[in-house]
Amino acid sequence: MADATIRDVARRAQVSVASVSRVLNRLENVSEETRNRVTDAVRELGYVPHAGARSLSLAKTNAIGVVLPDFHGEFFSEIVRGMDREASRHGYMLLLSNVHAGSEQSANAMRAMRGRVDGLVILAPHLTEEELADAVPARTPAVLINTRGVAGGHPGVRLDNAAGVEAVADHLVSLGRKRIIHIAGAAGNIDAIERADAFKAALEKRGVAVEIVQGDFTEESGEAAIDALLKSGRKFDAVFAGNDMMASGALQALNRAGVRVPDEVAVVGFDDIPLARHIGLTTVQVHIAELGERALDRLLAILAGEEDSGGQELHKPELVIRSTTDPKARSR
Amino acid sequence: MADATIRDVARRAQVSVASVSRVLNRLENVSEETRNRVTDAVRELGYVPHAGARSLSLAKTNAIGVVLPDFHGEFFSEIVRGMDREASRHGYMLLLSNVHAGSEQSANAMRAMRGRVDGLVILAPHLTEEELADAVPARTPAVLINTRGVAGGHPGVRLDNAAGVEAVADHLVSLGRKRIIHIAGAAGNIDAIERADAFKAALEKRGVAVEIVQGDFTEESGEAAIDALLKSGRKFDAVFAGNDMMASGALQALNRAGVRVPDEVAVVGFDDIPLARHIGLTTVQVHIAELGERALDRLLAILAGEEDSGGQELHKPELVIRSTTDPKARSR
DNA sequence: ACCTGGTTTGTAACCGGTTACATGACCCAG
DNA sequence: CTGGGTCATGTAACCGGTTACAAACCAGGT
Repeated sequence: MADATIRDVARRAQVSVASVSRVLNRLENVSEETRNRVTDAVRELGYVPHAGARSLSLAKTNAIGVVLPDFHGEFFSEIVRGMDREASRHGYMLLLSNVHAGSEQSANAMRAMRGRVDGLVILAPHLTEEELADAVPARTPAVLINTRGVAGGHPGVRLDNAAGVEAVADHLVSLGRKRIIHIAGAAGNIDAIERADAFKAALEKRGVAVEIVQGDFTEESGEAAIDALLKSGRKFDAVFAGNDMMASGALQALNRAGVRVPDEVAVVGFDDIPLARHIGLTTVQVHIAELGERALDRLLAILAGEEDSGGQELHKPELVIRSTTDPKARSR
Repeated sequence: MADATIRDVARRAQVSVASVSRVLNRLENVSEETRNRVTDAVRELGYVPHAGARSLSLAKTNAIGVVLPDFHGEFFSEIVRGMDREASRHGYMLLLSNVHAGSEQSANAMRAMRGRVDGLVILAPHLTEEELADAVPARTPAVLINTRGVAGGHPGVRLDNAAGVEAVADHLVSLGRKRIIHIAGAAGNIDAIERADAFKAALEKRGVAVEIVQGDFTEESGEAAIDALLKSGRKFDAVFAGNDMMASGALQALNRAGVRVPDEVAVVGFDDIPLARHIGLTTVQVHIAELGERALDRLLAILAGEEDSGGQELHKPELVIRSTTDPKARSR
């Protein structure tokens, strides 16, 4: 026996489907009598409305599609938490699609959401502007997070990488560090690129040299990068990693090699994931959850029919100084 | 101008909707001619099928509903990652519903998924067996994770809390610890209860006393618990926290008070979140992602029509010894 | 020329809701 | 007693796909 439908309820309550629908949607113009018959029938049959059918006829799903790359660790959970908080506050659900590979797959994932969601939040720092522009279905409202350019004129929320990096440069230079290493994040990732470029520019402006080595945002890559540098005998007195995971890996490599932090080498990360606080890592604090929250908020406003500026909202991060650069901060 | 529908495509290609559907679904019996006309029309109109309508007519959504409480931190991201990995491997999406409050809300969340998903994975350690049984819509396939009892006869995947706790007891006793504190997790949470009860039983069996203090799984509660104990002047030589977050809080409180770990007090957690490795925390390794993966796997098998044992699958965790109990492990 | 069998194609019903519009009941004023 | 207004209710179309079934078509065989 299949699940009951609204017609089953109507039959049982001896009324029309229209009346059942009216009762279920709490419309006013229904007699007491009808209302009772319907609620009884609903209870007796254990009827639960079919959300899919409802969405189809209303052209409204109350779901938001979230497309994001295969993140590791806390960045993922934080941003999803931020979105979820905002979504459930407004009665929306999140439809998640983790995109593992290339642009082809991303485009498919977004298309697959047509008709399932009212709008999209897209986190795709690995796609180029064009790839993005034609992956996003034309008439679907979408908000982008940390993408390059302004693909398709969609509104976006972005992290001000330059400002964060600038603060790092200032801090390291004021500590008197002269030979600085930057471990860059995954190749092709827009955040990785922006951070590396901005860091290089910021240091050049201050007359300090940087060497950039390639990482991929994983802890292992940070560790490997430092191991390689140490082995090569290259001297350096500060390391700025493109994210906290790599900074953590770098720290481990330094500890293992007996290099004193921060006395001999200062270490700075980016993101301020919860782990950073625990290991006393100086880092750039990005309220990740807030980024997600803002993106969702903006999308919901658009769905509610509000006018959107269409612009890119910049979120300025803040430097948090801890013991990997400041010995006095060691206590915690 | 609204999004194109299959009928628009049919009109443009001068064929029937049936033919368009056949082309889109790669059925064999379509002439070369028709196929080309359709693909051209699809391209020209930028047509993307409406997944919602498709699901309705096929009674298949290719989505799995995930209901879980408002988790903090890495447990959440790990379990979702595990599920997502398995889901996307099989062409499914995840519809997330974070349930913040009581049983009423949970029931609503699950009902709201009817017609949007093909099955449910439910993580509800805070609900009683009855609450769960009547929150889950009758004819929706569902797999439970870490719930009490066998609500509604749904298959489940569970963590063998007793086995993990047993190992902790063994370890602490073999280290010669005699005055042991357990910081319990959130009241009413089945995992918290199982761990506390099993730990008490295991220690009694070994003739060692335990004192149980109440926490709520947050880092702050772990910190507060230890602060209170230290202030009260109570003596103890080991702390076993109901999860890693509380253990981390406990560690911080001990460090701040100048208590040496593990010499004076040994500390053990539960879960093995990534952070644990970084702070050298001895803990019970759960492989959270695998739990999610298994639950999803099982659900997909049921959806594929396979016979399910209907039983509760127990996952045995393993003790990982690090420097908060073993000085020799301090290196990492 | 006609029948047969196989293939391609189109029509229309269906999935499970919502809702515009028509209908009928009822009440009150004239 | 009739006409007009209000209100509750029902009928049927619609949302955008899929697909059973029937019709049309095209050979090949006799």
